[in-house]
Amino acid sequence: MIKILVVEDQAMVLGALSALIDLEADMSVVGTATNGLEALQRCESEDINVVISDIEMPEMTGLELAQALSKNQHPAKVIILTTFSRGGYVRRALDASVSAYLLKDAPASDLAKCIRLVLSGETIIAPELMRDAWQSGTNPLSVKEQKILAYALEGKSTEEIAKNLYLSQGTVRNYVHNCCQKLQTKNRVEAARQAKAKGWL
Amino acid sequence: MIKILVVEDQAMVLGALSALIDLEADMSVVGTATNGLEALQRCESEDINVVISDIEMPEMTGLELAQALSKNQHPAKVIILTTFSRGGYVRRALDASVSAYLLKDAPASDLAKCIRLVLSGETIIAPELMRDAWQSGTNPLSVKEQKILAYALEGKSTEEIAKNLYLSQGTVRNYVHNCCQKLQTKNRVEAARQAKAKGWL
DNA sequence: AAAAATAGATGACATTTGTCACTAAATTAG
DNA sequence: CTAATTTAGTGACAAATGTCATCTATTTTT
Repeated sequence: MIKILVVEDQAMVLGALSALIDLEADMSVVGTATNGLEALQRCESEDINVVISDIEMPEMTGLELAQALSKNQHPAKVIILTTFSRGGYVRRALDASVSAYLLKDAPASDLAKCIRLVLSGETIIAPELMRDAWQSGTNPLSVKEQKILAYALEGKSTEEIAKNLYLSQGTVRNYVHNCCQKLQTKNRVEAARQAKAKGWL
Repeated sequence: MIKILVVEDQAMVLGALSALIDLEADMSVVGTATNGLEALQRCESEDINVVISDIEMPEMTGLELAQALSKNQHPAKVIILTTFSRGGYVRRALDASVSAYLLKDAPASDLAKCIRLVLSGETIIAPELMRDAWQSGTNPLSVKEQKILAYALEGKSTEEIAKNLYLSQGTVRNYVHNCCQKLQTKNRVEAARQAKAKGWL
């Protein structure tokens, strides 16, 4: 019997996915978690063969969870199941050596198939996602730049960003300018949206 | 047997929800759709007791679907199942006389319960959602203002917005200014985010 | 230790955005 | 048919943002 842990912050979706998996005769959802941290603890205390995890969650993201499991050399296979086909996300997932990256757009029947395939040792990342991950290249933004764009995305002013990061307003504007150059945009909002879309924030 | 139509644009979630519902002995998912338009057609051609629909979908949203069904006096009960607890959404749902507004954060067991309750004639909207819908008040933005903020949300410049809506740049700036006043914000990005968060776009 | 790269700052200037008062035309309501 | 409202525009100025060259420490590399 394949023992599965499902990690997803929306309870309804979590329950529904569990129901879907439990339809398979040889699979059993032996645990659930609503964020990466919870999941990590479950993985320590219980015997898990496959972890199916969303990415964007409170406390700890699915990518951080994958990284942690990889670092601990945990035997469980990790399947990322998410809405987002962001190059940066896929890249980080590959770095954390996940076994599959599956979109919520994919047909429901793919999930069970995917679980069986990863257990047979395969790595499953849709070709178009691979292409995205390749094309998007490595994240060109420094940590500071990422933080600044994250604030910009929320509509914070130069002044507020400067205050939050203990920088002068001039410096913040310089950083924003760098971001715009690197991302080829005309203003901070476009830059922030771009970066978010590529999974760089 | 309760005949159910599930409407949700993410195939995986659609399948999972269907699996969840089919666990109930007296319920059957007799159809699925990935947008409002498809759903509307299914409702015409088939006998449906309950429609469970997401909101944000291509072609036609779940709220537009609910409005259409209400206008046609279709007998099916409509349950909105969504991630978003936006006052504006809840308000529009109530106006379209939906039978329930359920969040994807709610426990999976709530879904079947909810289906049975709406069939017994009850209307189910969580008290905190009601409060939000009340507090947020009616949408203060005119149609033009909504359009302009939608562009602003995407990082479009005054010039681009003006071009798209066949207005002068000055007029666009005046509209943006009005939005900022109505929403009590200091700039367009904040205003756009606010409006989006309240379900006014 | 010298050279190079990095992080932060400054000042100056151009452009964009926000603010406001005031028109003008078109619609709507009384 | 007016009066009031709505919709769009203009001009002028203030404030915020974008652009760029330049400077100073601080690390890092060689």
